[in-house]
Amino acid sequence: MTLPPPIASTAANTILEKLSFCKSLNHIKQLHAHILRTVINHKLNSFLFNLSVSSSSINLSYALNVFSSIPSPPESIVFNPFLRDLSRSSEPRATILFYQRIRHVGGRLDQFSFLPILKAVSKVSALFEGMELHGVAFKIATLCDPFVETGFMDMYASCGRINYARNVFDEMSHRDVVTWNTMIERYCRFGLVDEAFKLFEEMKDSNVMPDEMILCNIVSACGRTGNMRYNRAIYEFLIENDVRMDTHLLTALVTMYAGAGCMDMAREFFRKMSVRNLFVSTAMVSGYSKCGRLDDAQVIFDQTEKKDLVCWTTMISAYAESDYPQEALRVFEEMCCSGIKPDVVSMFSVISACANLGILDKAKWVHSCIHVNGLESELSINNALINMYAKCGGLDATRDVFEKMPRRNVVSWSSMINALSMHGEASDALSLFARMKQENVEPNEVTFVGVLYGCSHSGLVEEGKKIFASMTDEYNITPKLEHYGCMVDLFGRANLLREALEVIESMPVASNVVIWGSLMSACRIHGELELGKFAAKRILELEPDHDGALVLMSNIYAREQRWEDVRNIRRVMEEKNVFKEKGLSRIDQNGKSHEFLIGDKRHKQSNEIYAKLDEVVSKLKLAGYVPDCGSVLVDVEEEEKKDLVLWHSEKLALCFGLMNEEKEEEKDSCGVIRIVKNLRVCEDCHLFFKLVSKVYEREIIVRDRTRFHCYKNGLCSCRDYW
DNA sequence: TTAGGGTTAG
Repeated sequence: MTLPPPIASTAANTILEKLSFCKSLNHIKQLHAHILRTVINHKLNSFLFNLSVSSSSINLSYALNVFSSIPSPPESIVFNPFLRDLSRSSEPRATILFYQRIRHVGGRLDQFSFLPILKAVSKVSALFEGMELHGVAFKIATLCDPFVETGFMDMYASCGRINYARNVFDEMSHRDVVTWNTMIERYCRFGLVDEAFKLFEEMKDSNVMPDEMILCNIVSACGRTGNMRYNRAIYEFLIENDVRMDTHLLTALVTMYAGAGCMDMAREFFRKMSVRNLFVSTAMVSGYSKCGRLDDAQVIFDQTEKKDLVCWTTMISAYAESDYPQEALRVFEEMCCSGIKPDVVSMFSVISACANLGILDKAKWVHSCIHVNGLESELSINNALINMYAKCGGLDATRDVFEKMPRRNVVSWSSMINALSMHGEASDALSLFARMKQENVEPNEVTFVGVLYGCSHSGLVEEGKKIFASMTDEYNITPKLEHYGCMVDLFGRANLLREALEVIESMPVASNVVIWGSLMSACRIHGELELGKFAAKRILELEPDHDGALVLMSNIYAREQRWEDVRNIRRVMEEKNVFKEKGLSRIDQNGKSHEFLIGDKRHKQSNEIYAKLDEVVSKLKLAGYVPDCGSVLVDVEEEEKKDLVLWHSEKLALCFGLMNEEKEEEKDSCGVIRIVKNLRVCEDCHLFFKLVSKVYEREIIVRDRTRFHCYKNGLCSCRDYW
């Protein structure tokens, strides 16, 4: 047999040179074919292997084939760098596959081989493979290497086995600061902060000096506990030991103080940072917004360059949670313009802001963003959409989202039931509740709040009673305060005030101001002066400055025309600096919001609005309208009362909406006038709106503090029961 | 021919 002539080293070098210029897998394959035909050279095969693994067009199966062509048993010197590269790649699983191939061809692992494999196992939480590797490490006696031991600790913790990690830690013969830090950091990540602090103390006792990294973790953990004692203790340690503070440690300190609302301290450390990173700026934005200092948050936010999704989301949710929904949407639009793609978390804040804003057109725009960003199949997003559309008065859109959901959970059903209840569609809510049961979805506490709320807002007393009883009888759910609240509301609204009081007196949980408020409100509607006073007194015992109780007390007296008593209460309110929330109505047209207070003359079209109001009143009077001043709660002349009731904010908003009725392009997409009000609609406005819907043949949807009124052809969806 | 640990929102 004739062997091919050994290749000259110059030829091998030529091929190596060509290999280094390979741009694609095809090039590599062509050279590989050439090598197979002409060259037997270990160095070339290794290089080729390296190239096929690390090239951008990585083809694992090809690389593994090349690997098999390397004379066995391969040395760790050949495969360790590849293990490392694979573990850092976007496909860490490939490391495990490659490791299995090494074992298959009899390759000998050393301590350097274990670290990348462990890193990959950690990344994909492959506990089984990790444990198998532990056995192998044990057999080949690499376990006494502190690096490998730390790798195993990390692996077990990443796979959710913190106790296994602790076992490895306890059995280690030598622990350095990295080992301690790994264990402490993992405890923190598991939320076992007490364990972390205990270990920190043990570490100091065993004379290992903490470094910046470990302190960074400890500071971060202190911040997460929210316990000021820990914050003080760690601060004192840093000062006493004159610890040098690097960027990470300063960031953790700023985060800790910002999280605790100590913005002065946070700002002090923030100022010490010569280079500010995105993390610390985000922490400052978050801290300021938690304290309600949104202007300061916005300043830091504006100063931050190259903001990432987290930073943008922090600013968006800051506004959304502080009840500035328009600002939240503005920042979101800016984010989209800057090319940042929203994720589920950021979209959640935006949806909630839009729900609070209550503008249907904005809701549709937010929904389109969800489509564009491919988030439409996310369960939590769809659940939030149900709530958003419901609060924007888009009941059809709400139904559409619910019916098209690829998957539904109890939250989806509860949200849809609640949406129907909010819109006065109690019978649909009850049908949906029945359908939910047919589809074997177990209702929870929240579901019952929605169903009972529907019953109480539509006067379905008997149904409400049955459903309340079924909570314990059928579903083994113990009613909570909010369920009793619904029952008080159910009886109260239906003028069954004795039954409402009995619910409060017999319930096994302590009542609160909301429950008594519900009874008191019912007493006001039904003119039950004595019981109303009784409820108001209970409220004032629990909360002496409760504005609602003081206002409702004065309302009751006003209804009875006891103006002296009304004045007494008003005096108390003035002394205590308690004010009734002012009625505020908003209407949106062409993307612009127009807000009105009672008797508001600030709008630039104010004259036209009041002229329109006069015209509307004249037309309605022909249809039999007489202003009902029963809701005017001050001692003034009858004529003045008429003005006050006619100048209610929602009437001004309505007239503004009607002024544009001829301008087709300014109408809502369905010709609907939509108004959002912060308080409950009064009796006079309710009648006024019903008549306008008939006389002007317009559909009007009003969102008040608790529900929707859809006025059409002289009727309201609440059937005058609200 | 090689090596283990850190900070941000919800």
